[in-house]
Amino acid sequence: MILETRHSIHEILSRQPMFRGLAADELRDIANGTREYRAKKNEIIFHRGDAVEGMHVVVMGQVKLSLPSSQGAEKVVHVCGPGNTFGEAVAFLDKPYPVNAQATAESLLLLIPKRVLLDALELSNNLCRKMISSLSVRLHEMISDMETCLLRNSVQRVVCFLVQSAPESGDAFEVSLTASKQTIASQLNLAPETFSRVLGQLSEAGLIQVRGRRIAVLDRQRLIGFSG
Amino acid sequence: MILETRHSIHEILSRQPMFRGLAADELRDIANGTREYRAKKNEIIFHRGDAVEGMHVVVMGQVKLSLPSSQGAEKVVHVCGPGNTFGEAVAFLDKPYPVNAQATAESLLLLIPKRVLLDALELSNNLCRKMISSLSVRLHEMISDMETCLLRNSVQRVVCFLVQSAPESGDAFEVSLTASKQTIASQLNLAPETFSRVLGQLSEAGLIQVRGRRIAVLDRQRLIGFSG
DNA sequence: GCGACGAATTGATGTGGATCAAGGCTTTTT
DNA sequence: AAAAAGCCTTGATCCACATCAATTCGTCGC
Repeated sequence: MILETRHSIHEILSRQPMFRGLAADELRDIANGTREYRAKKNEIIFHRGDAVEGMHVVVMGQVKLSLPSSQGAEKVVHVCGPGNTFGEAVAFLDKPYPVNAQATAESLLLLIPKRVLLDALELSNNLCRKMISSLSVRLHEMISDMETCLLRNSVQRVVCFLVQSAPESGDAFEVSLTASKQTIASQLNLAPETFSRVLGQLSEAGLIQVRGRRIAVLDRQRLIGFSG
Repeated sequence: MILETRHSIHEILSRQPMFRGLAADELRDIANGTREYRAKKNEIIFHRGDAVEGMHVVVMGQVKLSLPSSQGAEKVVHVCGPGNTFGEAVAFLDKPYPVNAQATAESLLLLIPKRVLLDALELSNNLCRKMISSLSVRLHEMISDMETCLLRNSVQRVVCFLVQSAPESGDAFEVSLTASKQTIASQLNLAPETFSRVLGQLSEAGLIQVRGRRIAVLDRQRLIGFSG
């Protein structure tokens, strides 16, 4: 039974971007130390300030990372989907979690304890370079997020979001929102009301069509032009 | 002459946090590939969108990393002092620089080309782990910056900045600003006028004393209390 | 020490987006 | 199917901070 679980963790790990392509023996020690856990929708995984256990991998579901504010509000920093990891950066520092983590859907996750991760990195140069690359991507994303939040107005932020969520590269496309509008608004550092109003305004202008959580972008170029 | 320079580059590198403690032979290849350069005050080192050459190390002086906005304004993302590095994260991705880099003082820098850096990482697990740790620190700093900029008001941001700049851990201390007030204001995402006014307000309340670029914090606890 | 230019301050005014409030719509619960 | 609980939208109001404008201060070259 335990062997079964281990075996399956090994399987799952090997399919995650972070570990794909690693040799079986490199993975073995990690898989042995890894714990699988589940989180129900809205379940809190950890709070800002909690001691760091290790690196978390989202296998299925969705996890929201957010900064709590003094007045009970929160700013969503990142939304992690399948294949994404979180908590790794802070596992390398001797600091507690800087954000809250909460499942926004029924989720399946893996927890690779700090110690196991550090040991694995010491042995595998390959894994180290994957980690460097993953951290670099996150850093780049954060700069991009700062850019969106700090030097654009509300319309530009929403347009930016829509364009970045484009699945295809065509001039017309449809975006299905992967999170609630509140969550997206928070990521864009907008009040939910403002987000709603801006979407209304873009509809009004004939640039998009909102149907629940599906948004049809009719003309990418005109949309971009509208905000500049 | 060339040997002299190489030798000195090796010396300089070995004193940087990023490379301290590496074996001499691990450093040799890096030192051989590294170029030293100087930048005058206000000189632009690279623009957002330029092709990435490699990782830059500030040996002496100061470099400001900023995001340009459409209307010619800019948001300062980070200010690098001696021992800091920049451009490494983006060297691991196939993307151009996401920010502008400009010297804010006469500076001495090192440039480790992408290729040299990648080769060195492949050979040295030690260096890999230093890189991971450095990227993690940056990521953590960015979350902290987002927190400051996005979920605090102007007074809280300035108080936060003063407290974080504390050299000692006492209850009264003096902060010497390491950058112009405009630059600091931009880092805090405030207009220079607002920054000035907030400092005035804190002086008014008897919490700090501003004398040019030296700011005396009289009572850390009361200062923090004032903003909450 | 004088002139000049950029940095910083101070005052007056404007506005983008938050907040408060109320109602409609969806989804889950029973 | 009805009820409950969230989500989302729409409208009215407000305020924190930006912006514009005018001095003043500080520093550097000569």
